[in-house]
Amino acid sequence: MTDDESEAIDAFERLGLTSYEAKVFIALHRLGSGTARDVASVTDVPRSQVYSVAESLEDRGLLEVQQSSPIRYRPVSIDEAEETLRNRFERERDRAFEFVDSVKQESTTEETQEDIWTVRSRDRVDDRVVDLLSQADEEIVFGTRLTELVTSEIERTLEEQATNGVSVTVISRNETVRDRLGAIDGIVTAIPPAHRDDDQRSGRIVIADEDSILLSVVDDDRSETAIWSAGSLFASVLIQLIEASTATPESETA
Amino acid sequence: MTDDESEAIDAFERLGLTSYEAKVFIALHRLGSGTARDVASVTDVPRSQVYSVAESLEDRGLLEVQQSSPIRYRPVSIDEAEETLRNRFERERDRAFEFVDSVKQESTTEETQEDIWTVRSRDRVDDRVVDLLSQADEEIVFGTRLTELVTSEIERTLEEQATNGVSVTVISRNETVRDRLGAIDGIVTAIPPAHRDDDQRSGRIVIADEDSILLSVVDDDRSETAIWSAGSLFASVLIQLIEASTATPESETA
DNA sequence: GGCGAGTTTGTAGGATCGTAACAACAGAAT
DNA sequence: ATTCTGTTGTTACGATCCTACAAACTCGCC
Repeated sequence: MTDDESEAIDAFERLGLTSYEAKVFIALHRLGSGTARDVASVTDVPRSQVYSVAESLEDRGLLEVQQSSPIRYRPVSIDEAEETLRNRFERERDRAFEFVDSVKQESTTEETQEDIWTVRSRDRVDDRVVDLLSQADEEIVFGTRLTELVTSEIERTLEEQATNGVSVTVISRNETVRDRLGAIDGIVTAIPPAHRDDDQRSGRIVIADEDSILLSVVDDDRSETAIWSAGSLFASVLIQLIEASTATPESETA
Repeated sequence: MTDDESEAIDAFERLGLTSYEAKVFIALHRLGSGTARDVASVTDVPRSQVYSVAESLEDRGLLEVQQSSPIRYRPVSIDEAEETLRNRFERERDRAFEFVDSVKQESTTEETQEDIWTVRSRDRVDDRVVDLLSQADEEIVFGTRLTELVTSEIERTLEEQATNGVSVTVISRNETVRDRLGAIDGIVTAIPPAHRDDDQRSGRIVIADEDSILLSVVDDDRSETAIWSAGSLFASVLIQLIEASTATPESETA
């Protein structure tokens, strides 16, 4: 069995099929159509098992049965199978979230709790960044060394907020980042002061208004972890600390 | 636990979560946020299990962790959770079907085999009906007693084919069906001859050209089962038999 | 020590995997 | 017609894996 095939089988399993079901379904697409014997001969699924597996695939709407002797099986088209699975997914998702929605705490309770949350993985940090940027009313500071951490959705959100009159500052040691975001109307760019500890593992920094912040680090293996806090005193203090340390030497009193 | 909640949990399980994961996720939405103790107190998940379950939910991107003592958990918003699950679903689906597509037999090989296939459940019969109708080049006969078996997609396909110059005849004992489809330009309607055995369990009949046919029956519990055959001699013969028996008495020679 | 938080280990039950035995049947050989 | 042989479809059963569930254990703190 090829690697590709194993991966496909794993994917089917994550979609809710058993490995036998995945194997039989794939085999029938290879064959066009076939009997239990045919299927067993090109897979490691025992022939005696093919019948019941095919039956459950029929229940899922992924294959059709020819009532003859021997019984022949025929997979539905790929398009039809994809649609069947999508319908099933959407039905389950709606059912699940409808209930969650009905019991959910309207907990947007003025995030005044002193909470710092952790987010792992790039995609989720991306989401959280966009979230925080969108919530800003007055001021945004966005910084990163790495071009790949400026997604198009982040760029779009920055542009939108700049248009809405929010003061947007982009700080980066990376010229590409500055050029790309500086080109947007209403965005001011800056270079971080040299005296700052320029840790090679720093990822992004997001400051939204005076009380929301996100900081992320990028690990050796390119994975990203972020901490964030919104509407908290803690965030305010952190922001003041950071802004003080990044202030230009001229404006410092000490 | 309410019935609604059980259903929601089942739905989450079909989406790939374990029941503990579903319960913890729902509980956190009820609470807004909370510690392992909080979660355990409103569910039947043992407190000692909450930690590992929450960890796996974090891996799935469904909640965030506050590193403090005690650890606090916070679910991501419903929208974000839905999107996360959808992305996961689409990724798995694409991965699975990409491979199937690469190995599939281009087996639309002149469907000259003498095959009769079985399809169970209304939705899948709907799909197959549209399939057959779309394949017709010259002639379509579509019949059903039941208005609910004329989906809008079927109606659209009939209209499209009529516009393309395919001869479309709709046969029904039901006036609503005749009126609805007869209103479409190019569609001829007819009433089945009274002498035909009008089985109360008949569902639909589809004839596409001279060699493709689908027949379905509706069971007592409203479930539908169809047999179909495309491009086969068998289908041709069956069609001739049916057309002979439905011919008007005047044209019969016997 | 006493308590709560968090981790780890162990066990029971269920579903899937994989093997095997069996009856029913069809065709070929006798 | 009878026997033999191979195939089909069904059923049963042990092995394996994962989840659900429980309990013991560690650690920090009062």
